[in-house]
Amino acid sequence: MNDKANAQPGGRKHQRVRQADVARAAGVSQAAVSLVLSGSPDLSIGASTRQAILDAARDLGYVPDPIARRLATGRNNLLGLHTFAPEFPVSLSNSYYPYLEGVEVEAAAQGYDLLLFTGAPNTASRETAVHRLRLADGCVLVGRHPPIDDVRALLESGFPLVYIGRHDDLGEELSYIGADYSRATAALTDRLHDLGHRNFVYVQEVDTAVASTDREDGFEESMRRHSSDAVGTAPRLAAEQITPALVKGWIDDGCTAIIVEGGTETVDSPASLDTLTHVLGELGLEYPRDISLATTGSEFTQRSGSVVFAGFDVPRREMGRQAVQLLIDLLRGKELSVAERQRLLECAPVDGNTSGPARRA
Amino acid sequence: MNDKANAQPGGRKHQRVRQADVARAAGVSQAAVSLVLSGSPDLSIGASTRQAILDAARDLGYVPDPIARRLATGRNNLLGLHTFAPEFPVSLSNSYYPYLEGVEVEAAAQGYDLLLFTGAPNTASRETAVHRLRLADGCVLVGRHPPIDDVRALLESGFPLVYIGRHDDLGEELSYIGADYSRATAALTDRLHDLGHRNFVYVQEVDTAVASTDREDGFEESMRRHSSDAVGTAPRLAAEQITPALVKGWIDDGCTAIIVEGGTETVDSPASLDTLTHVLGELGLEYPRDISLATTGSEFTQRSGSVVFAGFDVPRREMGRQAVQLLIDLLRGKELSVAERQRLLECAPVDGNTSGPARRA
DNA sequence: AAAAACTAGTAATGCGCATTATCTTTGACA
DNA sequence: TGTCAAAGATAATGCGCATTACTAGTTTTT
Repeated sequence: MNDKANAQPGGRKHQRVRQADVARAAGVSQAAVSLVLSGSPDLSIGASTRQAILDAARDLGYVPDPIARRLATGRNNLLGLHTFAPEFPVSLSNSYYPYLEGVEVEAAAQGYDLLLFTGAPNTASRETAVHRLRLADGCVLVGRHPPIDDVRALLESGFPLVYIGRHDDLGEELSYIGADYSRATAALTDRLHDLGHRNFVYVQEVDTAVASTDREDGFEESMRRHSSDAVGTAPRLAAEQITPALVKGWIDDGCTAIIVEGGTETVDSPASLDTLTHVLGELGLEYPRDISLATTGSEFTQRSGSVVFAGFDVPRREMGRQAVQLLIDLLRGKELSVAERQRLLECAPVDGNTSGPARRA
Repeated sequence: MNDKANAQPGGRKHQRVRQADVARAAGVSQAAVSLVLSGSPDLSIGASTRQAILDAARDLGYVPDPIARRLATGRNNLLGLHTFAPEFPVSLSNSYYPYLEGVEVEAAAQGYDLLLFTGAPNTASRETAVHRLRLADGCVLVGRHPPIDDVRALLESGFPLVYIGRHDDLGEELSYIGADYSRATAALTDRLHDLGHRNFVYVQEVDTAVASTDREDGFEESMRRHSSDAVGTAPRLAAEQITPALVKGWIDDGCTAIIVEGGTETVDSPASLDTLTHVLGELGLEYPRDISLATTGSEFTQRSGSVVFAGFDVPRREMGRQAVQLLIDLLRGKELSVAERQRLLECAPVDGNTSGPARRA
């Protein structure tokens, strides 16, 4: 009864209804069908013919093939989003989430649909995974450690790409929307200096990335400006390395303000900050009374009570939005200067309630 | 200097490198390039030629076009996921999330990549949005209120589709993985009956959907079986309609157990249950002492303390997994009976600590 | 030495659609 | 009555790739 042979990719002959089928049913040419079903409505197809085509299409259950359409036109009004992660960042506590929100909102506002690419760089499909992005007209990328060669290949192939996060390693070709971590961290350090702090410890993630070294640069830069009356160190520490003994040592050495790298893209929970507050508790120290705390980013995990860490706000949503806007500009072939294609957004300072005047030595 | 005219879809002549370009550079035919770059490695292309092609491809920065590939082969190893929602359900509190997890895990395990389709049924792109799913080889759908005509059109066009959630309105053609809400709700009601409850109120969502009426059916069925000694009503109430006066009325009428519809797909927060517990507090009633509470689903919002609502567990992750497995079977043209293509999974009972023996009248 | 069997590669075709150039009618106007 | 233009529709082509059928050269077989 049923010709199951046709269900197979090999054996199928014309499983799905094509424009040609509609054309035959309506007694017209395939071109006419194409014009009526997807061309601008004012084209030269008579009313009766048009109706016949529409009827036939409805009766046969014609559904356009987006692949063929895309191949023919070169566009499909689809924007890609890829994170280079095996699974999609669907958790609220994941710091990617606000980017996604911004991208989603702006894409919708601009009339583009979104394609979220999952797919780990697993051994099997790694090489093809990145090329797959070309299913969309252009793509927004997020991720601390992208496979740079693949990204370069895509870029050189002329595929419109916008990175969320600064990425100068591919030169001026790669467009991005970043956050000015360096400036924000310097400003944060300056504010602590204004509060009287003269001895700092900046705790960094072990995992170095642009977002991480930018922050370090900002800290160092501030330290240099205040080199006449302030000192600071910037150790890279894993959460478990932050022991009471270590912290005690800092304080004994005169440290009055600790800054913790935070809000980094792949760190789901800022464990370092959690550990540090825990250690301070063990040492019987309260902040901001005994010591000032700050973090180079916004917090995602819910804090008990009303603790708001001093630091700055990474405008993630806005970065997502602007990334989409930039991508669309690229898609439309708009001429953009390098400054327009590589932007750093400012991070608003957050005073919080974890830092205060330096304890007198 | 730069030929910017070529950047435009109209003016561009050969922006990106094609197999034909590689072929010319290597002095071979396009077919040879195709065979080497994507054909099985044991095909009849000599080693030197093969190397020349590989070199040329690398030098020119060739990147395969997934669209053309897909058009030619009919497959691209991509599975779609669509929720009919304007934005993607990326929040943990959203009850779609576990489905996504299951789908993601299983797709990865089977070597398929995932394409998450965003795109609201907004007036502009609504009609084309659904067809866009055909970018993938097949698609998993989730959603309480799908645009049934579009889904039918897709289905009739032969596109492999698996719905998460029961959907009999399209007959036997639409495959699905559902949860046996009816049976689970009946069992839950039976358990309460076993505890001595004889007078029930089942609070339902105002928004009717299959997942909702299935639960109601289960409740009614249990009531019918116990019609000799038990009674119950099943009002559909919005959260704000649940007032102290109303609840007081139920209790005065002898109600000892309240079941609240929960875990429905689009309800981000089970507001009805929250409202109800709040109202009970206002009335000075404690559960399970004064009254038993249960819900027809699992909870997502974090509860204060260790309250675990009586009810049952919807195996969402497992549903996601099985949906993917089923979809892949369909893709491969496997012959499946209706029973295999339309499955209801059992929901494990959850005793919780919000229900107990009925208060004596 | 002729036929059979490989080997290495190419030409041709089609996937489903959009688009352009082209052809055929018909109507308007002088 | 003849000419030109507009309207209505079609044939042809290409998007980039995979795939099949086929050609030509080289061994192997008997």
